[in-house]
Amino acid sequence: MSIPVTRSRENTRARLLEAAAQVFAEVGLDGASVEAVCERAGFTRGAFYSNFESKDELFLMLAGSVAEVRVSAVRARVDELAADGALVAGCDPIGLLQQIMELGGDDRLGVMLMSEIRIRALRDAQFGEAYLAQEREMVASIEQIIDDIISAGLLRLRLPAETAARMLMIMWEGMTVRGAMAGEDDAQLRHSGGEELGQLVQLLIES
Amino acid sequence: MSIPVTRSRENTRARLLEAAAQVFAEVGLDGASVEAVCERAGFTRGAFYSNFESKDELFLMLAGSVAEVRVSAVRARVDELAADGALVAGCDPIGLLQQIMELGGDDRLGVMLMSEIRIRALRDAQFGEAYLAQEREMVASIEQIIDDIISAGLLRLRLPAETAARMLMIMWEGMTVRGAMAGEDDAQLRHSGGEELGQLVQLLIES
DNA sequence: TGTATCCGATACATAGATGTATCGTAAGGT
DNA sequence: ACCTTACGATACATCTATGTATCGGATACA
Repeated sequence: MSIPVTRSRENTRARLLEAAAQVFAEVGLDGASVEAVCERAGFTRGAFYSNFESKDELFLMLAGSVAEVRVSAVRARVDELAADGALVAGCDPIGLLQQIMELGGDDRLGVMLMSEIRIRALRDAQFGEAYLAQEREMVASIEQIIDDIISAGLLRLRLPAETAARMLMIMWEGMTVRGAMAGEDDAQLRHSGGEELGQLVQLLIES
Repeated sequence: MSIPVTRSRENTRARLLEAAAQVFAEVGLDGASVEAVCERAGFTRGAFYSNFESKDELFLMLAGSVAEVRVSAVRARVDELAADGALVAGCDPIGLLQQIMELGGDDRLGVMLMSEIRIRALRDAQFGEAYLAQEREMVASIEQIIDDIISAGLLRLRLPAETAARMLMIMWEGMTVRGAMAGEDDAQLRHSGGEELGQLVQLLIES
């Protein structure tokens, strides 16, 4: 997050990407001028065009980076929980889920940026394919920990783990977006829809 | 949908609104120039500024109209089903749900327009409040028909009807968006996520 | 310390969008 | 049929964004 101020190419690119994430989240890709992004990063457009071809290229890199971060964060957390011996008898599956979901970059700006990425995926078929691929990876990670829990004999599901994982993803996204709309701050947002998500988990679990 | 070509104020406004719906869906609010909307409608900007204050005003009117249409379509359908005696023993609750959901303007452009409206609701608190209010109305309608089914003694839910209705809305939205991303055409989209939605209904129903 | 190189700032040319002011014309009333 | 009014087209001035070409200065290396 905090980026040094020395003068190196990589550093400049990182600061521009960070600024772009904020500005794109706030006003959208089309609403954001290259100038605005540069100003936020403390540069002029000279720096921008020296590092990126166009606003579109910057956006693609940003989206790729965001996808990578999300996927690997979830995957790391899942691995950690699995190795950590969190899957003991009497463990709290709802709590586990929430721990995983909380990594999704679920602050206000994160939600807005993901929404911007999502709408872009809706307009551009190729980009959409990448978006869906990234989501499949996240679903696979969630599915994996669900399977781990199941094979530990701690509970049974009423649905295939993959279906359950996808439902959880969709529900989680829907709840965070609505939370952000309702003006929840970042702290509230972090547990937004926890209620509903918990109830969904209850439904998924075979009593 | 088909709008006469006579020269009257109301007609002009309607054609501009219709064109705006298409263009906004395709390229987004910020990506759409007033010129592009006018061109699509077969007018010049003169007509536009004679009828609307700004692009923003046009968008607000459009969003309002869309909300109105969606809410009343769902409400009408629910009333119709209730009066129609569809709630008989052995009725198919999943089919009922799908019939209701299919009204949401779930063609490709409809999905994209709603996404545009949604992201706008995310950026503007006041607009977001209106968006959530509209959604609450739709949820209320769905909740009502669920309650009708329940009080007819046809089934029992494992959750409060309101929670169930909200889950269905969110899941339906998520599935149609993903369907549109995956390149499903309008016909496929109409049943998009029907599988998952059906499974969710199964979960909601007390066996 | 001197020098070559890299990187970001500045300046400029161009394109596109906006909003307004004016003009021409079609419709409606008498 | 004439006149008035209303509506949309055209033309124009302005503003903003973009991309490029050039310049200045900091950094790294000898």
